[in-house]
Amino acid sequence: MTAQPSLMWFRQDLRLRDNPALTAAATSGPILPVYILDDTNSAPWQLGAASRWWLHHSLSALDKQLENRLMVLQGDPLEIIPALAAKFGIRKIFWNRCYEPWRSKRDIRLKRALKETGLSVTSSNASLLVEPWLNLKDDGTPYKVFTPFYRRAMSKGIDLASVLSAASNPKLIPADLPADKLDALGLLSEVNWHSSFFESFTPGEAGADKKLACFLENGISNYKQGRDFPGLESVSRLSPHIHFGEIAPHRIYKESLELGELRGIESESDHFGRELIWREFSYSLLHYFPSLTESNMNRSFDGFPWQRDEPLLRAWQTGQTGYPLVDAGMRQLWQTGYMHNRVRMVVGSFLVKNLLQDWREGARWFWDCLLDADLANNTASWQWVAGCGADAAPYFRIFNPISQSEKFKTARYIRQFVPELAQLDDKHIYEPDVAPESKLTAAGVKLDENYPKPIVGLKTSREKALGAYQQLKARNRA
DNA sequence: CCTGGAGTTGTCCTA
DNA sequence: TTAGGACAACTCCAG
Repeated sequence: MTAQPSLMWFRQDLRLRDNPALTAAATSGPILPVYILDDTNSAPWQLGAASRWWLHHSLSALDKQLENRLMVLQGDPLEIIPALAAKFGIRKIFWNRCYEPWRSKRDIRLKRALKETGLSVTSSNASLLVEPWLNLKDDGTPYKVFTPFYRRAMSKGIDLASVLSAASNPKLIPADLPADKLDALGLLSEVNWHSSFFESFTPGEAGADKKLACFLENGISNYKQGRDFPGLESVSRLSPHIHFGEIAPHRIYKESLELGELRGIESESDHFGRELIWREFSYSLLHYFPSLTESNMNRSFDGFPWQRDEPLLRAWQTGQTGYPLVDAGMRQLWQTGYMHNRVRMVVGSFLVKNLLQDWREGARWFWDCLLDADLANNTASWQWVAGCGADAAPYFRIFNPISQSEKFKTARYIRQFVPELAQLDDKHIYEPDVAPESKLTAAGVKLDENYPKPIVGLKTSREKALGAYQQLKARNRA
C-alpha cells in the first residue's frame, strides 16, 4: 500500500523547476498531477485562439516531462477537485496562486470548501517577484505610479529563494489515462492559421530555458537601446513562457542581473529588470482594481466620444491602414502571435487616438491574437496607451507612425511583414503614398490596388483626437 | 496635514 | 539644421 497521494493542481506554472507547490507536494509523498481547463466561466476573457494553441503545446511538453501521467480535465474546479480528492483518497492539495480576479475569487471559495471537508490545502507563489499585497505604500494602499512602486520593490529586495529550486522529481501515482486526453480539450483550431507560430516559439519549459539562454547570450548586451528597434533581436520574447509559468520570473531576474554584473553591463540588465517589474505593477493594479478590464481607471474618461467604426477597426486588425509600420505590426501579430513592444505602442496609439476606437476593442483583439495574452499586462497597457490608465501617457502624446518608423529604423521589419512594399527603398517605404510615381511603379506598388492609401490623415485625425479630449474635459468641468 | 517635486516609451512649432 | 518649449493640468507620493 502506497502512502496517501497528494494532488498537484497545475495552472499557470507549467514547469517542474522553481515550482514551490510541486516541491511541497513532492516532499509529502506520491502525487496526482492535474490540469483543469477552467476558463468556461471567465467570459468575456476566455482563452484567446493564440493562447489556446500555446496551452495545448505547453501541456503536451509538461505531460512528457511527467511520463504522460498528467491528468487533463475540463470544467469547474469547484466540482472537479473535491471529486478527485474523494476518488483517489487524497488528503493534501497543492497549487500556485493565480491573480486574475475571477480566478482568485474562485480559489478562495474552493480553498474554504476543501478545508471544511477536512482536507489540507497549500497555495504558494510561483509567478510574481512581489505579490500585490507585499508592495504597498506606508499607508497600506496600492501604488498608482510605476516609479515609486519600483523603488519600493527594490528597497525591500526581491525574495528569490522561496521560488528558486532544483527540478522536482515527483513520484507519480499510476493512472490509466486516455492517449487523446489533450486533443479532447479542443484547444487547437481547425484552421491551420497557427502553423508559423513554431518558427519563433517552442512552448514548454525547455523552450523557455532556451529563449532565456539565447537572450542572455545575444540580446541583453544592447537591451537599453536595442529594445526599441523592431528590426533587431534585442528583446527576450519570453513573455508567453512567463505567462504560462514555464519559467519563473525569479530565475530570469536572477540570471540577467548576475550576467549584468559579470559583464559590466548593469545598465542593460537593470533596464530589463525594470520591465519585469512593470509586469508586477500590472498585476498589482489588476488585483486592487479588478474592474480595470472593463472600466477606465480614470473615470473622467467615461464619457469619451469614441467613434465606433467597423471598417476602420477591421482595417487596423488586418493590417490595411496604409501606414506601413502599423500594418507590419498588425500582420506580425496575426502571423506570429507576437508583436514587438515598440510597435504595440504605435498600433495602440493609432487605434485609440487616430482612429478614435475604444481601447477595449484593441484589448480584445490582442487578447485573441497574442500568444502572451495576459489579463493584467494587456489591460494595464491598453489603458496606459489610451491615456485613462495608471501613470498613463498624457493624452496629447500621440505617436506618429511615420516618425516612429524613421526614428527606430523599421524598414527591415516592414519588408518582412508587408512584402508588397519590400522593393521600396528606405526613403519611401515609411510613407509610400507620397513616393514618386516612378518609384512606386519600379517597386511594383499600386496604391489602393495592392497596398492601401492611408485610411485617415495623421494631421487631421490627431487634431480630431485632441478636440475630443478637450470636449471631454469641458464636459467634466460642467 | 501640508508641500514640493515628479511622473516609461512623443510631437510639433518656433526661433 | 537644431534646440527648446508648449502641450494640461492633475494626481500621486514621500518627507
